[in-house]
Amino acid sequence: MSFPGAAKLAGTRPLTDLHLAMRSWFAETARVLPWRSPDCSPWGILVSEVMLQQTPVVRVLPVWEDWMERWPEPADLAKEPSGEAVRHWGRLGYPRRALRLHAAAVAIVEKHGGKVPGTHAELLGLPGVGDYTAAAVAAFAFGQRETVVDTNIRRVHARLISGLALPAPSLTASEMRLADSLMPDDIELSVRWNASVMELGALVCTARSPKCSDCPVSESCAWLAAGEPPPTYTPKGQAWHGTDRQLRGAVMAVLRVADSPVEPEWLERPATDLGFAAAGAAVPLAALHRLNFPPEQLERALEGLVRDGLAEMHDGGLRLPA
DNA sequence: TATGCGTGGTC
DNA sequence: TGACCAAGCAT
Repeated sequence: MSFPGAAKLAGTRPLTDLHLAMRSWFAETARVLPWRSPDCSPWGILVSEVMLQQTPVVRVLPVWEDWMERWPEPADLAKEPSGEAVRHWGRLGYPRRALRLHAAAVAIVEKHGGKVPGTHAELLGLPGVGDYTAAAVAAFAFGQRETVVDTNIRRVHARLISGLALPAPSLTASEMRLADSLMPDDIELSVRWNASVMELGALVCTARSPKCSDCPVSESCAWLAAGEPPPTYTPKGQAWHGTDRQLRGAVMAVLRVADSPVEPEWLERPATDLGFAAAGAAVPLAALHRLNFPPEQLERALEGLVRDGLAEMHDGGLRLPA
């Protein structure tokens, strides 16, 4: 181990100043979020974790509340057509997550008696649940000692321990070892530690402009000590304009509000008469037309949506899976 | 392992 | 203004 304080973490590993500082900070500063309530079910926590994949808390909150009221148990969602999950996903983005959450609910009913399973391995077997989400649910819903590593934790570790402005482009084995070595041995403290490092990354040690003056552990930050060296690489942004991704998004916006199947013709060009049934989709339809995508790309995008299970053909029109 | 996958806020 | 960014996953 090569980071400051590593020796103190060996052996019986008593709590370090780092742990104590983080614990106080978390107790005073952590946001009150419904999925952090002691009342929140494992299902509620699983739903929150999937919604929070690549989506900010403020946008998740209202949709999560709606889902929990609508589908308080996995079985409630499992009964629905998958398209309903997609519809009520709203504008959270990456709607395939809604599809996978629905599939996870079905799997929970069929293989786990309707209860969210409590081990990392079982969770990992659910659709849409990867290593991070399995660890997060095992820790936060079932109180287990799990090595939780998300983008926030990676960034905090990169700065605090490794002295880097940003973590590597993709998660490395060495980062997992580091995260494991930093976790308190005590189970409950490990859960709290994971939550607090994540929260620090979300509120203080942010990607763009970290609020180091508010940081409870700035005194021991390797990146600050090194004089805030800049990132050693420039992250490549995701293409958007003119991509299938943009087009799929625009089509899904139409399907979410359409109250009957939408003829592909309507998607391609403005119709003189949409008919009463699709009139509710006039606004997103107009937005789609404004993008002016080539017809062949539209066709390809629609195929993709159907292939991915986000849409289906019915009576010559496109709709959410019913 | 690199890539594709939505959306909207921020600077 | 456009590029970056947000509790990743699947292929």
